Amino acid sequence: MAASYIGEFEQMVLLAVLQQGEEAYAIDVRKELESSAQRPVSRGALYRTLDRLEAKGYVTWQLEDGSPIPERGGHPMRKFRVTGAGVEALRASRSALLKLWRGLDAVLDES
Amino acid sequence: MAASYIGEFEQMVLLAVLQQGEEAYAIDVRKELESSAQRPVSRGALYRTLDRLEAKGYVTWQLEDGSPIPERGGHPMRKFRVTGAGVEALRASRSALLKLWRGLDAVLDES
DNA sequence: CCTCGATAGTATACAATGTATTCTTCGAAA
DNA sequence: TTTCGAAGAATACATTGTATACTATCGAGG
Repeated sequence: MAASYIGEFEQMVLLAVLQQGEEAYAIDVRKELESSAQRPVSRGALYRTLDRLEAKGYVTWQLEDGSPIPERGGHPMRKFRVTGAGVEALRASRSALLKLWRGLDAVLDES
Repeated sequence: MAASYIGEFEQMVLLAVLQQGEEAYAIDVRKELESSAQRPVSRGALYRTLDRLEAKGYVTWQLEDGSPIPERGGHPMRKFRVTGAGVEALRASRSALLKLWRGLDAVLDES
């Protein structure tokens, strides 16, 4: 059964995919994460998480609709896309955080 | 060694403690969470998380500075307080989320 | 007194998530 | 054809999330 819970890293990965536009390559997602979250992200961690998000129905992917362009490596690249359910999950956790942050700006704003 | 990682639930618990003012009772934290995050929180889950936050140095607590007031139960109540490190951790994850949300309002705002 | 129920917290156990390291492949450069 | 780099998969284990069951103490009834 799909848990309704969404972890912190899963959340960030989903957001990073959205940031890339309609579709995103794992590598770009990784760059986005490292830049926004200021922490290293190993490829393994990222792919594991993407797989779990797929299992929950929060992302889908398809192979680069390749033409005869030679893929840049042994495996063809995958293009990820966030599903409606994924967006829904993001809305829910954002809503909760916004409520919890309310009134704490003085404490939480980085000066 | 203290992991620098802070989970989603830990984050919400910290915020809920702050919402109660200087000091918070576990029971009130629980109510705050259930109301803001729209999900049930068992006592076990909450105390477990508070203990872990304490181990990381993100919260401290002390017993109700009791006078002869009879505690309302078998155990005296604990008053929790978020430490400076805890606030710092919250700032970091908030900062990351704000960056990742940037530009996605159209998608994420609940209409 | 002694039992019962409610309350605050603890202990235990297990599921889900987070993360790094180690393979596999396959094209391209040497 | 050998080596190297890239994209991804597999494996393994640490950390978090969460529920259920257990303790201990106070007050009310009897």
